[in-house]
Amino acid sequence: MARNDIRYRQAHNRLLDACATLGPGAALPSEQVLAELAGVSRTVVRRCLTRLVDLGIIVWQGRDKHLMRLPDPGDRLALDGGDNGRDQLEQRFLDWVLRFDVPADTALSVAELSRNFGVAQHDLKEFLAGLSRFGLVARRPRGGWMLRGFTKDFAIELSDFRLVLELDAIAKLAEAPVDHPVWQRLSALRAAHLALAERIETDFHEFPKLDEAFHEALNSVVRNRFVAESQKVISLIFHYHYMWDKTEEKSRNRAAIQEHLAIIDALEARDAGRAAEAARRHLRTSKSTLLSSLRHHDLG
Amino acid sequence: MARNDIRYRQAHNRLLDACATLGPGAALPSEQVLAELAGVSRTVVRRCLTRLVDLGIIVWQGRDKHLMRLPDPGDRLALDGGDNGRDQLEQRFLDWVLRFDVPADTALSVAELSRNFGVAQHDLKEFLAGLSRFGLVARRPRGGWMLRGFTKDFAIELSDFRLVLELDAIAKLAEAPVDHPVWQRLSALRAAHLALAERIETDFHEFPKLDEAFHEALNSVVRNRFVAESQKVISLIFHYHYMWDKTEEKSRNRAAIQEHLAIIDALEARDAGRAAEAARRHLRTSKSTLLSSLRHHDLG
DNA sequence: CAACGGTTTTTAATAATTTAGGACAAATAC
DNA sequence: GTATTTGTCCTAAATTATTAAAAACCGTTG
Repeated sequence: MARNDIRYRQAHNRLLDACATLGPGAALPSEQVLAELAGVSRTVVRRCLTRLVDLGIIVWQGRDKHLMRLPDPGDRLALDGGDNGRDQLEQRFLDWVLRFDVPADTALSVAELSRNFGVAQHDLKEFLAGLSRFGLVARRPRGGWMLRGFTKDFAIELSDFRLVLELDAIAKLAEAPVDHPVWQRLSALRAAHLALAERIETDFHEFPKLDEAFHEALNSVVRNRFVAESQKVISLIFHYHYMWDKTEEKSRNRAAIQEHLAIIDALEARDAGRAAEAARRHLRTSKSTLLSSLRHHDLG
Repeated sequence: MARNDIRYRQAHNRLLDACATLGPGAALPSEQVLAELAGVSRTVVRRCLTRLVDLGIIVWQGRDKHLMRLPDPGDRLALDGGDNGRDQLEQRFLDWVLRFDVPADTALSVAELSRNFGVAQHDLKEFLAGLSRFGLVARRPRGGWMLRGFTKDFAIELSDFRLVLELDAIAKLAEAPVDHPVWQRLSALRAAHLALAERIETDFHEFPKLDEAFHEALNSVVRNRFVAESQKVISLIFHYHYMWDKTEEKSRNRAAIQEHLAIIDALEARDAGRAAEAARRHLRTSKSTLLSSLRHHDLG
């Protein structure tokens, strides 16, 4: 009934490894050194040392501690499956929302979600609080959470928002100095687009990755934490939609490649107006694709 | 050691009031009716009824419950100070960050903050998680939180972000139909600006409110949850800075009024290019004011 | 006297506990 | 017989309690 002791277990095993490298009867370094070695605080080290004494691996008298025997595999503490769920939670949650078609205005049960996702309720709530800034979820008046839902309005507003940010990026890009690394990336992307266009008949499913790289490159010129944070959600959602909407995928991707190339052409010609127009056209296509995939989903 | 029973206490007192309106010996309505009356669930009503029986106010046998005596003031349950801190927390926290000049990269102690602000640790963490989306705070690698701080970079990026959003709003506004309500608001704002310009010598401190109303009006044409959420932070921070930076306040405000009027003029002339240019100029001023106030603060 | 180890205090993460809300079935009144 | 009411039980969420970890403090020793 408290925070888990994974930290202690890992540190313990790491100390065992350290002991294994020592000769028999050798003295161990100071607690502070051991703490830094294992990347934990002295408190944890002392707990580990206590156990090492119990196991008879070392003797520990004041600041004198030396090895009695070499550790064997049975001394290790089991540490069950790593967690690091915090980072993946966002992906998995959005995956759930977008893939399983959770209807709008669904009440979310923290308890149930935390069971399904295998994360602590606590972490989940923090995550939901973060998402609420984007209006995907909201607090219910009397406690609990509610999915505002991935609705048509949401998609429209997201697309519009994307348009605003990306047009700005394009405008900034057109004025970027010639030695800016983005130009190299763009020319590499042009080659990749042309290459994919050649073998589009068979490899059209490779496009989403290219699309993401392309838009990421465009936005790389804008160094802004607010924009970056927004782009994270935008790309996540558009990316997921690419993954399901398989209708006319090949022809859509073929067209998108041409639209991308038009943008690159205009940018490399430093023609800001033409680039903006090309981007506008591309994002319009993208928006209508997103919306139609949504409609599709509603009917199914 | 559980969720607080304010809900129960309030319901209890409300039921007492309901009893007071009944004649002696009268029968009480069903649990469900009482529940709706008090705005709580039946579970709470039953708990209240149990207490009413203990107090000897009613007898309760199956579905037959009637009044024994009228309640007196001593029967009421005390309910100490309302909470509703969740809404005010944001304001108070930002106030603390911006006013007391907390340096960047300060470790935030959830325990300490929750004591100072008088909210549960839990609520505070949720709040911090929400803020982390804006990059004002961040999680530390090994648990805990850290204030990324209101730094120069933050101010610059915030201003740039604002510029992007607001230029978009202006562009949309210039194309809004003549019967859009924003035009009425703008003409009212023009009058208010002119009026304030007349008496700027004495009433210059009235400007911040006008400024907020002006920018709010501009952005009202953009119906977009992402933009709206972003604007919330933007206006909050700019608003706070207006409140402290008193250097040359009068002349700054006088100039700002003229800049606002230039924007309104251009918009009413439907000259999108001129409006954008005027807005750009105004936001540039605004940005440098924010930055200089920050520098000022650093030195003080 | 500087580094080290013992002890205490503080903090963050988690489990446990309690209240609230709701579902379902049995019971009662009309 | 039917519709409403109540008894019972279960789930979920909010909050406290508890524990692990980290850090601070202080005496001690080489």
